[in-house]
Amino acid sequence: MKIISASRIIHMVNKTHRELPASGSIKAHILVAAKAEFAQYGFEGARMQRVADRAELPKPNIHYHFKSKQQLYLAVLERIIESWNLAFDQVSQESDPAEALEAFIRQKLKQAQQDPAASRLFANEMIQGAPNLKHYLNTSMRAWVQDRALVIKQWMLAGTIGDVDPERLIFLIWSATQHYADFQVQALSLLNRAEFDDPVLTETVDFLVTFILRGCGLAPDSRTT
Amino acid sequence: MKIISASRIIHMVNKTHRELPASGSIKAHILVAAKAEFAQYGFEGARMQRVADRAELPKPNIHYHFKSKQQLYLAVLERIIESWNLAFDQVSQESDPAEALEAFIRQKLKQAQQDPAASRLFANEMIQGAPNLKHYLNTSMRAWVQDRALVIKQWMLAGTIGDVDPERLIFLIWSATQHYADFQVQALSLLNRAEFDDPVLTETVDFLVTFILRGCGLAPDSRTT
DNA sequence: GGCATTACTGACCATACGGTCAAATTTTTT
DNA sequence: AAAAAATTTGACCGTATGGTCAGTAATGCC
Repeated sequence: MKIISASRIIHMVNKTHRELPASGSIKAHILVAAKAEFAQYGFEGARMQRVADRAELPKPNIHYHFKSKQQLYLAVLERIIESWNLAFDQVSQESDPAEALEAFIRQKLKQAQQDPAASRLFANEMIQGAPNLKHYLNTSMRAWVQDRALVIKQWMLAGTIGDVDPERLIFLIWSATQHYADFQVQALSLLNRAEFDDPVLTETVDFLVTFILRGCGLAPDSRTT
Repeated sequence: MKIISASRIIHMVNKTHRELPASGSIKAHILVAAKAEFAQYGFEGARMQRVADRAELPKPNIHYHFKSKQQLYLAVLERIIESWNLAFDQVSQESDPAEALEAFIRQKLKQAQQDPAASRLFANEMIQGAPNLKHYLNTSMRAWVQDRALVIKQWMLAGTIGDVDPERLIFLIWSATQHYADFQVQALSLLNRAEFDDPVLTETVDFLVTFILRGCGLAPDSRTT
């Protein structure tokens, strides 16, 4: 009697016990593993073998689904950009500045908490000089920023917000929120906290919303709710 | 007739033409090259050969001065921490909050402009989970933060500053300033600027000082100079 | 000068790396 | 049920990597 493909059965059991609902989502499963690896080590520091280990798959399996390390990296990057683009697109000059800014801060912090790897991978790409995102920076992202900046300018003209450089305000919100993903060890250590859980999230949202609204000349007390 | 050590002579000429004032500073020269390499690629992504190329030295020469990649990395890291510790240590509760905060912001931004590699290397270390700085975070850095936080709390009690979480205020200043080093490509691209020169620095200082003082409940108008 | 110490370097080594391939297995199509 | 297509994988390949070493050259000291 021949024992057929024992290792494969083990793999399938493992997969089922982990997170493969359907069968066609192996690519998605690999992308999750790759995101973690690239986020921690950057493109050059990432190892295909470690991606395979994280995904609990043999290495050639990774190469079957993604031709090369570069292509895998690009696929991860694309996925992150795509998911980020889905948010904060509904703000307009009719929106209440305080509400809109608070929503933006809250959403960015939530992203930092729920998917710090995405933020770290993006940070790595920027630190390296954005070799794979230069075009994106100069087109879609620039357009996105200019759109939001325009809304902020209109708020300023309407007097519903104080005088601030709109682009730099956006940078400040990005950096202040993503800090809690990229520098998570540092923040947790210095705050004497064990993990980035909901209490920490709430305190951070409270601080940032209060501080940034004040910075925009919006005293939170004066808000009519 | 034998031509003796031509390559060495060339190297010495190169070195002289570059930046080796005395002779004993070769280690410092290597550390500069290593800082740039580690900052861009992180520890795992960095290549000893590229460090050698940046320093314009043969690879074994690097290994002569630094036993291993790890030791070279630690030397670079130590140097950065040391240089950062020299600054912003003179603030006390008697200091004027607005002046002290402005000085801190200005100094951090200047660092980001003059030595972005240091900031990026530190960012890489944090993103990886601070494998070589955990102890530092939990001792010196924590003490440093708590000292500054105490001063800020005393300002709050004295009523010379509004209500803010001191630790998170420090994080915000760190992130907002280091953003211009770590995400330099992004910031320059979205601001439509070619380089992080003095005009950009000035505008950034102006924005951040105004915004953060306002966030602390200090309207810059009300300052008596 | 002569000698010891320090500094340098071309050639080399074991291993790890990204990537390939043929064979085996599973899934889909007819 | 058979053929075809897609998926999986152990074994392997050429190259790049961190690191070594023996030998050479420069420097310091008497």
